Amino acid sequence: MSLLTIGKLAKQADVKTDTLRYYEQLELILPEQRNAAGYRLYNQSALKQLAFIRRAQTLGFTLEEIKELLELHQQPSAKCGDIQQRAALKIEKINQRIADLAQIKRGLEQLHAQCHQGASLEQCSLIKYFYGDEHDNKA
Amino acid sequence: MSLLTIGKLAKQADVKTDTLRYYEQLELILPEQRNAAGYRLYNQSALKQLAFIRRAQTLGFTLEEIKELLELHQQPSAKCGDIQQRAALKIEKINQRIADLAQIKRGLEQLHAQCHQGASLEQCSLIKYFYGDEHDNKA
DNA sequence: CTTGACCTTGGACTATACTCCAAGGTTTAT
DNA sequence: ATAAACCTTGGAGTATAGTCCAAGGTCAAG
Repeated sequence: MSLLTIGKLAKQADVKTDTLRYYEQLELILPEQRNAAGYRLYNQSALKQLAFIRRAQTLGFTLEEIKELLELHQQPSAKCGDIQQRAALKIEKINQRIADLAQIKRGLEQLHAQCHQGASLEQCSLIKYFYGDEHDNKA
Repeated sequence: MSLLTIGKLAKQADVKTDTLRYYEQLELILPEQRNAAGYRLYNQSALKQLAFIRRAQTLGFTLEEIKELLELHQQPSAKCGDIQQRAALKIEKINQRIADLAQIKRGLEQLHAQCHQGASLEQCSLIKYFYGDEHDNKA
């Protein structure tokens, strides 16, 4: 089974070696082993974890939160209840994020549609989104 | 029409005055005017903008991106085409974010459900999500 | 067996987004 | 009119997430 040195992993995952060492500091991704000289040796799964990290980051998860997500499946199965609870919490958070995104998206879509129709910016739904219901008062 | 000093706006919006001065540096939220002594005076809409900023931040938007979103509706209506285009780009980005979140959510939900059924962690869908299709090889 | 590519650690540096502090001017309430 | 509360600017400090560099050890190819 092929182990990767830090440089090879970095190249394949398109990250800097410094980033991998930084992730090790945070205990996000640990090398499978070290060779006699102290070189880090990673297994293939590190690639998948890095892909996951990148995806989660674009969603606004911090590395600390991502660490928690990764740890969810590294717990001994004895603590399945724990995992369940933490998963439920994360799901709730994600639902909230999705709902918030959907709201902003709706505002943008209405803005887009109204611009298309040549509507004035005063009628813009994004403005309503900012200024709320009491936007009746003409300023 | 009631103008707010920085302290009053900060209190009502539950942010620090320092944060408001920082946002001014970034040209995110500008005070309506200054009084003779140089005190910042904000109008009520600043409150709505701050609420928007907070919401957008929790979704992983940077202040730079939020500035762009805010500027979308501050453009002169002459540039409606621009606004349309930028709105379309933002909508696309948001759709991608939602899709990514939904994927992670599905993984977590399956993990949650399988834990509930007492399934072993090896069968966990989150692990499959990390390790991909070539997880057939028993390690 | 040496040269170049690669690895090590430790520390400094960057950007983003605040947050705090100091020194001093302003406003307001008594 | 004076003290408390508030405002100003500028600069330093914090946390997160890297990124870069220096000094030196290691590996692999010719």
